Amino acid sequence: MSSVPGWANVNERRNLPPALAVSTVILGIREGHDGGPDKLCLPLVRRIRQPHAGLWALPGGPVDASESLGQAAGRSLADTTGLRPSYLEQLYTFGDIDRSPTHRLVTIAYFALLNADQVGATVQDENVAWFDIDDPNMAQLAFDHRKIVDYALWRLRNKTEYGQIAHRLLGERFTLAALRGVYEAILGRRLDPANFRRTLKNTATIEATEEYLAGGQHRPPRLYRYVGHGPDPLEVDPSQG
Amino acid sequence: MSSVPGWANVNERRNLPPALAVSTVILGIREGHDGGPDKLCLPLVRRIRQPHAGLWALPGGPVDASESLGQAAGRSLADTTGLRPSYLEQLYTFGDIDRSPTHRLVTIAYFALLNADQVGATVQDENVAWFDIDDPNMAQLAFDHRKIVDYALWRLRNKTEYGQIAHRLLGERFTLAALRGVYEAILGRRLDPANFRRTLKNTATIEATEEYLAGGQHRPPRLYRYVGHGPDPLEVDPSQG
DNA sequence: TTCGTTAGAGTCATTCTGACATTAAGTGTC
DNA sequence: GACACTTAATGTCAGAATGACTCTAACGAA
Repeated sequence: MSSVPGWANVNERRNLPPALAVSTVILGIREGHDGGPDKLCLPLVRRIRQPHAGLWALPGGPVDASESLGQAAGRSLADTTGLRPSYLEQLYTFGDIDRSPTHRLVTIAYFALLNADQVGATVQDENVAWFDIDDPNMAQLAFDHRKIVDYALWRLRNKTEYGQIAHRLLGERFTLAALRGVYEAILGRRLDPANFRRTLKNTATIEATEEYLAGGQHRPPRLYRYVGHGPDPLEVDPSQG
Repeated sequence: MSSVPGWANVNERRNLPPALAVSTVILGIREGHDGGPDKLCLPLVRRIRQPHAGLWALPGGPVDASESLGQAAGRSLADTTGLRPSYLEQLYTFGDIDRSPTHRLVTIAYFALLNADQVGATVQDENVAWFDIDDPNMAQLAFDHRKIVDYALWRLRNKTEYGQIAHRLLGERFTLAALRGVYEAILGRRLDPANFRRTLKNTATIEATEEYLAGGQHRPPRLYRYVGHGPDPLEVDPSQG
C-alpha cells in the first residue's frame, strides 16, 4: 500500500473524476468458547497513510485499469491480508462527497465469506487482525467503514437463501450442528435442533453423505454436503480474481 | 448531453481513473388493454453520441464532483427525461473492462419507480420513449444496459417486501384490485383476489380509508392507503437529488 | 454397566396457504 | 321495476409449513 497507482494527491486531482476504490467486508465464523454461541468475525487492516492513519479499516485498495471490479476486490484482499475467500459478492457503492476528508472517494464495497479452515490459517500481525463483530474496537473505523460493516450484516441477515451463505462459512463437509451454529450466529438467536433438521431436509440443497465425524465426546454426527444450484445472476466468481 | 463534463476523450484519459457514470432503470406500470394484465414499462433515451450512437439506452450521465451518487442519478434523470421519480434505490455497479468499446467506464446503476400519474404525464419525442419490458425493441440496447434491466427486474421480483414498491407504482390512494394488478405485473402470474386481500390485511402496512372509487361499472371498491414503516438502511431520498 | 450428552426421528397443535363458494353492491338492458 | 352481469368483499375447508415438545439411538467417560 505504499505506492498507489491511480490515486493522485489532492492538488493534482482537482477537476478529475472521483478516485475509485474497493473495500471488502470479509466475514468468518469462530466457535464460541465455553459452549457459547458461535460468533461472526472479520479481519481489519491498520491504516498506515493519511487520512485516518492508525485507525482500523476494511481491506481494499484502488481499482486498477486492467481489472474488473470483482477482480480488484479479490486482488486487493490478497495483497493486504493474504486471504482468498470462497465467496465474493458486490454489496453497495458508497460515494457521498465528504466521506474522505482529503479527496473525493467512491468505494465499491464487497462482501466475502471465509470458511473455518481459512479463518484459522490467517496470519495476524500488528497491522492485520480479526475482530468479533461485537468487539468494542469495532466502534471507530476509518472513513465510513463502520456503516459498511453494518450494511453487510443487515444484508446477511436478510438473505432469503441462507443455504449458500452458510455452507461457504464451513468446509466442504459439515455436521448439521455446525450449520445450525452458523445460522444462530447470523440470526442472533437459538434454533430448535429438531426443527432445524426437518427444515433443511425439505430444502433439498443439503445432501447426507455416508461419513460421520469421529473423535467427538458423544454420538458421532453424520456429515452433510451442500448441493445448491447456480449462483445469483451477478455473483462474482472469486477464482477469476 | 452535448457537452459532458468529467469525460475526457479516449486519448486524453490514458492512465486516468475510470470514467464514472450513473444509469437508472425507471419502472412504471401501464394498464393492460382489453382487460389483459398490467404491464411494467420503462423509458429509454436514444444515444446521440458515440459509442452506440442511435441505440436506445438507459437515462443517465457522468457523476459530477459536487454531488453524491444518488443525487447524480436523480439529476441526470431529470436532465435527460424530465422525470422525478418518487423512489430511487441503488442497484449495482457495473465495471467490466470491456463494457464500453472506447474507454474504461464504471456505471453505478439505480432503480427508480414512477406512479401511474407520472407515467401518463411524460413527454415523449423521437429521443425519449417508453417501452414495455417485453417489447422486441428492448432486445438490443447500448452497452450492457440490457443486462442492467434484467438485473433490475430480477431484484424487483425477489424483493421480500413488495408493500413499499407496489404503492410507489400507484398513487397515494388505490384499490386492492389496482394493487393486485401491480403484483401480477411484477410476478408475471395471476393471483387469487380473495387470498390476496386476506394476505394484505395481515401485513398491516395497508390501511383502509373511508373513501370509495366512484364512476366504475360495478360495485365501487374501497380505497386503501400505504402506511409502511421506515426505509431500508441505505435507501436514497430522491428529494435530495 | 451406568450415566451424561448429543444425534436423530416422531408427535401434536397452531398457523399459513391455495382453491373455491357465497353474499353484497353497483351498472346496464328490457 | 325486474333481471342479468360484473366486481367487491367475506367465508370455508383441506393440505402444507411451523414451533414446542417427547422419545429413542449411539457414543465416551466413569
